[in-house]
Amino acid sequence: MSPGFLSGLNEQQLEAVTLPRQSALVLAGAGSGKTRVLTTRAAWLIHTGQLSPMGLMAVTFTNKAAKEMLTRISAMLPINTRGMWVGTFHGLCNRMLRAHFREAGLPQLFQILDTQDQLSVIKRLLKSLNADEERFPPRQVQWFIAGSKEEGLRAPEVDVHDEFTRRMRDIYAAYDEQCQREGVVDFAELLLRSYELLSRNEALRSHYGARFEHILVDEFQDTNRLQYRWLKRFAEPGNAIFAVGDDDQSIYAFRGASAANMQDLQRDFAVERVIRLEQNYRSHGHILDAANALISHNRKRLGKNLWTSDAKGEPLRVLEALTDLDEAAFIVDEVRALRGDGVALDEIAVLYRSNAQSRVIEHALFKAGMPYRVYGGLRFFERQEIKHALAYLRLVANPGDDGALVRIINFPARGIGARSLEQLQDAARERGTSLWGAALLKSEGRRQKAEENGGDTASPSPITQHASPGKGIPSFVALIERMREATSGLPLPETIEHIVEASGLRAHYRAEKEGADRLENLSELINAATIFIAERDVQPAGEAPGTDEPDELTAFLAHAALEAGEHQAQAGAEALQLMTVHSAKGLEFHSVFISGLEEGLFPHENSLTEADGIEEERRLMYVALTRARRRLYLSLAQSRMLHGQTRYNIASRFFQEIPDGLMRRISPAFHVQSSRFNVSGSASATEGGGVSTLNTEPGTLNARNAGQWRVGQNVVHPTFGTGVIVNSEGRGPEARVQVNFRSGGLKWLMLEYARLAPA
DNA sequence: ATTAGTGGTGTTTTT
DNA sequence: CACCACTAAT
Repeated sequence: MSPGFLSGLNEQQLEAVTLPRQSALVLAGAGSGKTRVLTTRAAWLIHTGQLSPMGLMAVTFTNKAAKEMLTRISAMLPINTRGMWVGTFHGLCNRMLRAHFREAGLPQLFQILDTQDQLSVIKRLLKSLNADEERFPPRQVQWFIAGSKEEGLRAPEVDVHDEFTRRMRDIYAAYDEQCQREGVVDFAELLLRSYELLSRNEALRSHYGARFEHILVDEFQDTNRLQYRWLKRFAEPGNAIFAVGDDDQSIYAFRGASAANMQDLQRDFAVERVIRLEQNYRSHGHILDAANALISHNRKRLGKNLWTSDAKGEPLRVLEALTDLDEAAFIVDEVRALRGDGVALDEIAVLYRSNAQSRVIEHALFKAGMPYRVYGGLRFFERQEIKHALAYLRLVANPGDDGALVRIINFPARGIGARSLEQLQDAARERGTSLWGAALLKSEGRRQKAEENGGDTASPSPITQHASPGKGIPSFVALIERMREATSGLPLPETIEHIVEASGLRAHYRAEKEGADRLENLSELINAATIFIAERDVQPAGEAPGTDEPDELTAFLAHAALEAGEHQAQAGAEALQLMTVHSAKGLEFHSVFISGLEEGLFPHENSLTEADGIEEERRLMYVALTRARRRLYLSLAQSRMLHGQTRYNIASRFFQEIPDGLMRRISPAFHVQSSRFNVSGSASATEGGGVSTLNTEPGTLNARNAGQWRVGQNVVHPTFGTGVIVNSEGRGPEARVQVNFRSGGLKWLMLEYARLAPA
């Protein structure tokens, strides 16, 4: 008797789900039921008694995916998911390091640095090393360190072929020392530390090797080398890795993901069966045809062709707007129409290549009063008021956390400036203590001196005396000590409440003109803590015996660093979904807008100089296309405000890689003329929205525009090829236009002689 | 010691 | 445009 959850699977899916215990690679195209196969596999293994929940590890990349998997497994099986290890690589490594902090050489309460925190640690370090920030840009140092760790390399193992790399390596070494001193751990360190722990400690390795008989990996194409080696540590003979991935959706090469892991897996784990899931259950035919056509332009592929038994559906809708403002207005209009047709708002997504693009769209949505939700961008736990509150918590939990101390020692302002901090840092270095240790000494010295002087408090000016509660390092030390005392034993939400109040953060933001949102976020933080505790109590971690459970506060701080994005304002309400293409991976919607399809933006200009950069951008576009079930919009703007100035872009090359027959050009229902768009030379720019600059539709639409030129227009030159007019000057026979050619760059051309034609 | 103002610079994508 | 680091003025 096969369990009910197997019904409805197709032949390949069923084969994958019911594979005997052996390692396998499943190449799962977009929308081919990948998550279903993964979760059903887990349920099947447990249901048939081949595996106890304790023996299962399932790794994903996003917390969203992990949560989804847990939900779906428990929907299929009435079992307690306690004991299963389901989570992100980072989450699972954190779990392991918490359980074995001593063996890993970490303090019990080690804190996790997010990207921002890491950058400020690096800046602090560079200053103390007297390193020139010009020659060693903090961001580059960060990149170097993260990159090295993701290769599994500690500083001494980094290859040094020149002076610069040698210095970078030394900075890396000093950075690791500093983190160790302060008891903090960055993202890559979680993985590397956990990997080293398993490599060094044979008892632990064999414990986990014996435990995890089945390891399921989602989005395997996104694993980096270190993650792959980490997985290999569990490769006890007889254990099986079940990896699901799609090389066409590999979009994280920039952070070290390596599709070569797919080949290595087959070799290292003696994979006998590579199962392909090629039937797509998500999208209508035209959408799939477009995606297939696009991705076929990539050379480096394992090869696979998605098909569907669904109808062809509608053609893709293409909209070219004059400006980014018009594009946004058009999207709002179209969304309104979709909603009128009964499509729920949260079934519609607007995707863009980079976060900065959301502002214009948000603005238009706000003006239209349409509810929306932005994923990514400034996440809840990355907001400054939240960071400040968390820093107080961190310092209370871990006095050695210099980063936290630096962040809050003078926020809200209590008269401790750069100079005092510098002295503190010198004192700390001299005595080999943390900044907190130095502050403690200093304030005690001060206290003693005050007593010796017979309590002469050097009458401070009456104004400053009542303006702020306390000044200087001693009062800061006293403040933190009071907090530590007052909050010990308190439940987490009350601890946060106390800290927000006692630190003066609340008073500070109440006094600030624009502080209302921040106050609200601080309340939301307390809320988030309440929810976090409640969820944790429902599903405790259930560790192996003899391990320590982290306390509430530490767990919450880890949660804040690892799941920065999960807590958004206005979650839950039906709202239009705004996100980058990257964060859309794994999701699907009834209707999808892909905006900003312009050369330089999507594909991003930076990708052009990277090895295989264009192929990654194309995969990204492939991911974007395959998010849509029924309707797909592709939009672009002829001009766009970027970095404070207007840029004129030509249509993305991806338009040329999708067959014309699949796309239909549409015009906005009404015409928006943005004030920012300045027509030079001619007044004809108001003509319809239909001036073609898309190369997919050869010049026919332009007959009525012949002989008239305007900035932003796409043109063709017999020798220079296609380009866009970016500037003009003079009139009559003198008139010249400046054209930005796709290949060849900027050129001034005399209109009278240049054989320029509209594109 | 702090702040306000200026000028220079950089900017993809994320756990 | 937005963020930073630095300078000049309080």
